[in-house]
Amino acid sequence: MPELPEVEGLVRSLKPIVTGKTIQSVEVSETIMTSKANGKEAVLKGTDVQSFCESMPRMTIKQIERRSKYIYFHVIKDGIPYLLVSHLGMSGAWFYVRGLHEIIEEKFKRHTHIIFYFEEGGMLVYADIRRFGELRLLKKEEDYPPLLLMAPEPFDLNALDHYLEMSTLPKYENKPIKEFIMDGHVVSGCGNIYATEALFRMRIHPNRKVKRISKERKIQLFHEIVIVLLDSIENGGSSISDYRKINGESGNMQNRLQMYGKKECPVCHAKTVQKTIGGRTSTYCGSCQR
DNA sequence: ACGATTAACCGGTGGC
DNA sequence: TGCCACCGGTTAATC
Repeated sequence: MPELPEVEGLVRSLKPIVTGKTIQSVEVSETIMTSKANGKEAVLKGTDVQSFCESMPRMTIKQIERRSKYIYFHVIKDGIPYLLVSHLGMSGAWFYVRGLHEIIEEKFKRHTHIIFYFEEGGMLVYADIRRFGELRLLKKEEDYPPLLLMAPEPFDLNALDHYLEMSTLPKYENKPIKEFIMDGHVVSGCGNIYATEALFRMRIHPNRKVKRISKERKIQLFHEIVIVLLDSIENGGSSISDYRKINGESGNMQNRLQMYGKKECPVCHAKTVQKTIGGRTSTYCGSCQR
């Protein structure tokens, strides 16, 4: 599953390749067309296939940025700016290739859903096995309000204060800390993998209630989240199940994880505990984490 | 009015 | 081999 570091890596590698390129045409898979025809919001959100395909040609990509786990493609057509927003969901991936045969892994190739053909040659391909991802064309960010409610970027100066403020709200103070830090309105881009790692590094039990953690420890935990995210960015992200880089390669962070997906605690060697917290599978050490 | 729960979007994976 | 429950990031709708 792509989380913040994986999306960051993707944006960094896409940037030099597709910035300045102009979309010539769009191709949408039969699967998506059928779903959309049946009234579903599969991948292409807030639009029908036809108007999307008519809108995209002549769009020039001016800039690409990551915002939380979203990719923002800033595009322009006829002097008018638009924002193409992409979220990879559980299993989305972007590939830049000259032809589909360059996508090696069958399970991605089989689930190719959107292809942007560039005037300059080459194509930007969106593949998504489970189709939980989304693509949304906006005039501006404000046109899709949930984007405005996202927590600040974790590396922004105000991110810590925002998180501390949220932690004292009635809505959050009785929640398990893991659910709290994985909430995109609290911390941007911290999914299951990195929440699990940060909590383990802090030796905090994922089920501990937010209000039962001192301000000092909450601050330390936030720093630990930032550290593990940065460490992962440096190491090319975690390739667990369906994440791939745009050249199809895997990242390396999965080899540096201490708790996520582990059977045994690396510190005390006790068997790890697997339990659902806040609706998500959680792994932790029942004796080291309190 | 707010918070909590549920449904929606899906197919790979693993257990039996 | 075959079936089927399970899993999950995020929002929208409903309770």
